[in-house]
Amino acid sequence: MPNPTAAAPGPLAGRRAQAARNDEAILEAARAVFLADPKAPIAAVADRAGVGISALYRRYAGKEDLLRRLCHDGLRRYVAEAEAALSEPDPWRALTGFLAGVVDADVHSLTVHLAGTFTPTEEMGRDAVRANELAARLVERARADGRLRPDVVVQDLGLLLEACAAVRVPDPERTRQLRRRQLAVLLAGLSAGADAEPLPGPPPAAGEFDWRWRRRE
Amino acid sequence: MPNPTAAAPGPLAGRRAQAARNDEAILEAARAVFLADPKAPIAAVADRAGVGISALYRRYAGKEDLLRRLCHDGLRRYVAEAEAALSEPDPWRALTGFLAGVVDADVHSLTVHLAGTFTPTEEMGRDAVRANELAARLVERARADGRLRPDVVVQDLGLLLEACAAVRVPDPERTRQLRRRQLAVLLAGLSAGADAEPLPGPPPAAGEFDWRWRRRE
DNA sequence: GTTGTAACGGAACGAAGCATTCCGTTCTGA
DNA sequence: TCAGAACGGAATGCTTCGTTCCGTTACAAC
Repeated sequence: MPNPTAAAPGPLAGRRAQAARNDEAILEAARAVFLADPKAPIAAVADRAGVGISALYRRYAGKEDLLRRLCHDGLRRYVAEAEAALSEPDPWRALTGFLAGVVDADVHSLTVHLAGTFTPTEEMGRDAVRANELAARLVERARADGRLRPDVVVQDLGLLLEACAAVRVPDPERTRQLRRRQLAVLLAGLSAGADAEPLPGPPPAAGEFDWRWRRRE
Repeated sequence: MPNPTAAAPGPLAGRRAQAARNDEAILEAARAVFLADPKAPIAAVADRAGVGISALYRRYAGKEDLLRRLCHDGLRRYVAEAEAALSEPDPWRALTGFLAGVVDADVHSLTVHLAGTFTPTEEMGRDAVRANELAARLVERARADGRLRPDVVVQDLGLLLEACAAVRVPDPERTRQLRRRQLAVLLAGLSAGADAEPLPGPPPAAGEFDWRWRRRE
């Protein structure tokens, strides 16, 4: 069988360079495929990347390994967005900008919806803790500034992101638009207003969403 | 030939009565199981109902038949909630009450998340149209009353319900509470306020969610 | 008591999907 | 020239699941 990419010209031609390019192609394909369907077969990733199955197994020990990598990448992106947001002086803009970034990057699907399909590493645990601390600081600042209603807790961000991630239409760009709309509604609901009645029921607590990370049987 | 109308048996005794009770047990189990996991095996329903597989197949031609029934029941519930809400004089209370009822009954999961797993009947199509008309009237009234921000369209209700359905924790009662909280935030965001900036992007359109009802291959 | 039979439980069957392995091929890089 | 890195994709073996099949139970009519 001819290798369709073998003859690629240019400064990056060569087997090594092609392999390096495949690294990225596979990750990108995996992101797209598993975002669309967390239970997709691994062959779908190979197809989408335009490579064979073995190109995948050369890089990852198995499906679980790939999923773990994707999830960890998403988590790191979350942390990076939070860190970037914390350098914004205006607390409200920091919070909304952070959420918009996370929603646009579809980080939530990448982390939460893939959780439970693999056993997390210790480093992921540490990153998750750090992610939570940063998010808590963003919420804290916005609340102290008086722009966020006082009965909002960090865990509400989880609900909010879940709500945005739930919006999904076939076209990715349109999905992004609709999620922005949803986010705008939610932020309007969370911003402090004179007429605001207190939110009903006990607020979401820290341990209530851990079950996602417990391995699904 | 046995005479089916012969003896009116005791209150709950007899094979017939047991069968009638199983009818309900199976439907209830199916609701619970498929709400938790739309792709659950049919055997899980039988287990949960405490009956054998054949008790299921005696009542439904197959899995698809059962799914269709569940979905249609949910749709009818939606219509019933909307009709009940339309008799409430206050437009805002009508809308919020309607949404609370739909969220509590988890109708959205029952309809949307099961869509595409079966071929719908014509009657379901008619009911869906009617459901939409009723919801549109509820939105219309609330908007005309000035309580709903003017740039909200009927289809936003779909996004809103999706957002609430996305909230899920192991305990059903706690799930209900958290969904109510989410609903409160969203309604606060949708209610007309002086400081409200217009919602971004083109509003959700009528045909944008039809893909759910197209049969998944 | 006898018996026809509706209702049932659950094993058995067969098809489909999927992760992983295996082997032959290609082509780089020294 | 050639060892081997990189690869494509068929083959394999396993699991899951919808559906069917058959033996059993117990009510009801006589």
